[in-house]
Amino acid sequence: MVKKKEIGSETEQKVLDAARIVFISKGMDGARMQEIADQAGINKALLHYYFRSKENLFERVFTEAVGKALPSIGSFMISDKPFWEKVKFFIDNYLTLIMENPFIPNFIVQEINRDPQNLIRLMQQNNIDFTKIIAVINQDIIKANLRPISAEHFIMNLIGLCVFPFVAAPMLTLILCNGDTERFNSILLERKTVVFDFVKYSLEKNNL
Amino acid sequence: MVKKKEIGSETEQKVLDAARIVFISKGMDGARMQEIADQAGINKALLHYYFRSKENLFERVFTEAVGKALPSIGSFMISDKPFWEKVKFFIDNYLTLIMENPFIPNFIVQEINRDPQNLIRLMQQNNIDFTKIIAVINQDIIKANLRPISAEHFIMNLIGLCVFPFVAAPMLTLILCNGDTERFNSILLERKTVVFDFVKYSLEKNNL
DNA sequence: GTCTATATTAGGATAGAC
DNA sequence: GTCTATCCTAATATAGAC
Repeated sequence: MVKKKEIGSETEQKVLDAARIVFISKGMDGARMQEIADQAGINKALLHYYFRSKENLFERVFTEAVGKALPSIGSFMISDKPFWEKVKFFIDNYLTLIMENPFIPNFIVQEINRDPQNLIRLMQQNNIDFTKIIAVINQDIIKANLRPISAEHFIMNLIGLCVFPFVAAPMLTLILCNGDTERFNSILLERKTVVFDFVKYSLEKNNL
Repeated sequence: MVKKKEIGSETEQKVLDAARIVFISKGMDGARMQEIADQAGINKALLHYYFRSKENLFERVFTEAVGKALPSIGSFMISDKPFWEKVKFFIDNYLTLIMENPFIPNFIVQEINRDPQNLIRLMQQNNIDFTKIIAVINQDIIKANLRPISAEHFIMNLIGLCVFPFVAAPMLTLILCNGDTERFNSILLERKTVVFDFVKYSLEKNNL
């Protein structure tokens, strides 16, 4: 079979897969081009053939990672479905996403620390309007007659409860499970239920 | 005045101060010895005179940072004071600590990701026994007749609610406050109250 | 497109004068 | 103790053969 020349060649894809693995686990500063090449089963020169520089390659991986995380935040809460239905949907989808890509949250947090400009660009590209989201949540909280809390704190709490256990996984595995990764993972599986209940019971006025 | 030779010389202190600033904001991988030297107002060679290597200097800074954070977790919850008093004490002290050193949480999380062994050593040195802490919390939850939740999830939630807003500060400032740092900081000031209420209302069965 | 070999630069570390 | 100058290695990047 003749090899077709396409924009996304097979090797290019191998490089991207390898780069994702290395960048996401080591970060921009800790990653090495050699390690990416090894991971892809090619040599360094070829990396530069496909992507001119490390900076370039990194940007591709970062954009892809944020692209996965942002939209699920974006569509969140804009609809007029019942509040708790929306919250449940968010928690379920977000935790599913994270469990399939457990290193992405830390990667994103870390790299935004390194260079916040990156996120601004991506938010504009993905057309996310957080001002709108905050307004809707504030209305929802009033309409649902919940215990008062500002949308900003609510969002922080919600994202934190979902994301933090993964961002701090190595630390939490040590302090909560004596380093037993198996056990820690099984605890993480319970987070969908735990987080939803925790938030719901906190904000509903009648929880007997 | 004759300069006394002391263990902790003035220059050594300047180096440590500089190293703290650079390591905590850039991490081990991102930090440069040159930048630390500049920050301290000396030259690179002198860094190596005081601390033989970058690894060495880093370890000093990391140990100091964890030393601040660990004990407040350690003493947490071992006493037989009322549960909510202990929780309040923990939240107040921990958030005060973080607000005085806002970059430490991210630094610690990040570096434990890089090398988990470091934390194990420090936990042993500080003589922290999390198994004991978890057992006490589980008892407390039953004694206080709270809504059932395992100590592991409770600790994750509590630390996450305290720490996450600081770990992800650059991101949250952008998405919640359009990059307005002033406003974001004023929101962070409200966290002591918000976190305590959020947890308390979530776990108490009567909250009308 | 893919490789080997090499250039280039950056960054940690050391030698040695003062 | 502090500096300048220099070494050495590791890491990004490029040249050029195939």
